[in-house]
Amino acid sequence: MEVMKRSVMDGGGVKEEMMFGSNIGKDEVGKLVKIGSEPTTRDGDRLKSSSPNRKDSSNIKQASIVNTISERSSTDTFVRLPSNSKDSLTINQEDQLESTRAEMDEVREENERLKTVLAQVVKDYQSLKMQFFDIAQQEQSKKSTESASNEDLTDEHDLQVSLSLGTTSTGHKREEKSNVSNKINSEIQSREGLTLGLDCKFEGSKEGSTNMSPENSFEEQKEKEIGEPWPPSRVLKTMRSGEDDVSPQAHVKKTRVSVRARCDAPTMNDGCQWRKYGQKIAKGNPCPRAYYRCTVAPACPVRKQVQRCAEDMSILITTYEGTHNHPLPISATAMASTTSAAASMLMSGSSTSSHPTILAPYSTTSTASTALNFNLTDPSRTSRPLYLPNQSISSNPPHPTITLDLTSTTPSSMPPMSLPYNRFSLDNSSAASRFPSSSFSFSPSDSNALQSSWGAPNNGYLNYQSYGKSQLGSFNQAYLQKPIAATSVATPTTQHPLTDTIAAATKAITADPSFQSALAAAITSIVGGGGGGGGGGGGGHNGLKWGETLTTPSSVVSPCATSFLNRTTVASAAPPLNQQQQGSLLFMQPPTALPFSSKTKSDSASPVQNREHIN
DNA sequence: CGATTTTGACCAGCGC
DNA sequence: GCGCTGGTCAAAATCG
Repeated sequence: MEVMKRSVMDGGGVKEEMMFGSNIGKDEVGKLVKIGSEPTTRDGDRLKSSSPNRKDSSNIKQASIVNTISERSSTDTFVRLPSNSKDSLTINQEDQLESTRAEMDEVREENERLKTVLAQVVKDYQSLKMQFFDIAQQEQSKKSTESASNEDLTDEHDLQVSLSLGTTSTGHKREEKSNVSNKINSEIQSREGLTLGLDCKFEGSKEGSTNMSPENSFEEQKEKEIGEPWPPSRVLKTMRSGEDDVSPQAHVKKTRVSVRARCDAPTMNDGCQWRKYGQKIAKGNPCPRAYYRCTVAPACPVRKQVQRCAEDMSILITTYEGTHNHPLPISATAMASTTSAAASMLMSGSSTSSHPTILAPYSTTSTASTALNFNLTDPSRTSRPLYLPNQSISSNPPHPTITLDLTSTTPSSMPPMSLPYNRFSLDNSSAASRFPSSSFSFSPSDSNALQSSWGAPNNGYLNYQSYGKSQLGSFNQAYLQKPIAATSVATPTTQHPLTDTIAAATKAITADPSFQSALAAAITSIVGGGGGGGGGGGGGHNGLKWGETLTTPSSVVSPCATSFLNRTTVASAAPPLNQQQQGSLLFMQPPTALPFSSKTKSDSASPVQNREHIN
């Protein structure tokens, strides 16, 4: 108050008013100013002391009023009260007091309203949280009862995992498939809809969030926006059809999603049916790159490339491109949804930022957080990339590529069956790249966080979409379908290394029985689909029926493949997988040998006739 | 016979 | 313009 008085004395009111930022109207000021001059200061003092604990805006407002009054009283001299009229002064003071009190009441009421709104928000949040936990608990109990009656099935889960990692035994595959699949299907069908996807938040990208409608997948959206289908060259002319029929002038390439996984199998089985249409030796990688085309539907534009990582040949890099235009089997929705979500994440980010960086916001309510919330943010605020993907594939990529890394950082130090270090990370190593490659890194280091997050249906990072037989019209809706309030508790304001969040999510996945069932179904589909056998390396087919999962011929062993067989053997002898391991093996494929029999221009001098090796 | 893989050839994009 | 590289085609081979 001393300062205020001084400001009145020396005319510093203007400065103080600027500091406080008066927010009262000029009428108000004028009204107050006309009340009195010097007494105003005293009144201001009284006003302030009348509510000493108020630290909200009303205080500031009062201060502003007071200062404004002070300013006016120090500069405006036309208002003079009769110095000898004490009654008049008292009346004026009372008037001023009344008006100020009225204003305070107004502010107080506003404050109360805000408090009420806040309380309602908190209440809603708590309600949603409780609902979430209830659902989670129901699932847990339901699962426990089921598991009690299906211990054999649990054993089979382990067997499946072992099989998927490379054991050659296939004795119970079909049975397992039917058991687990039935179980999963019934469970899935009992739910309204299970989606598998990433709950992505694209900071600064309203498009990304608004375009996530089921009928309008992001990739489809992007495809329309971008204007170029997968086949960039001649196929563009010959294979164009339907949604791919777009203007050729657009040169922006489609998003690619690359999945790195420690996998002994030749390809990751994602539940889809693929047909190999080419193989090439790519520069910088001795292992050939195989090109697959989705054959579930004749005109499906989806392609995938499969290649071993040059640095670590146990890592399989599968790159997906395009959007399925047909229903997918449930077992295929996992990967499809994940890749779609990842692609959408990438594309949304690149649409708003030239070099999007994907961060995992630290959730202050991690136990209640039910999804991974990715944010594409300004790279200037981001930390370093968590992981740089294999440059042989995505260095300065011609396509915007996002990499889902499900491998371990220290494979050599880990047992063959150990939990892969799942990760996403962003590769912005090439600042000049038009389409920065992104990847994410998962780390299972945090064993407690988010354990419940994956427990509830519809809230987990990986949820299975319950596709009715006729509801499978578009798999595109599989992701981001449940951005319910409970999944949005992660606060994007406080950013945190993505590894923490995803690590917690990974833990949560593996700890959740319901997810394990879904996982078992996925693995079962993988294992079961692997029974196709048939078509050898030099041609022929694998004997798959329509809708069955494609597997590569088991009779083909390449030099690359043989290097994995030892690992496979070790893996098969490993103890049953724990939950984490199961969770990490979502995309594994049955143990079929690798068809790395590339015979391209570059290596045609030393062809590898794999069939001859086997036969 | 149909479905699939293999594989050499072809084409387009890109960098120098 | 040329060469390199990635991506695809399509004939041949193969298998159930």
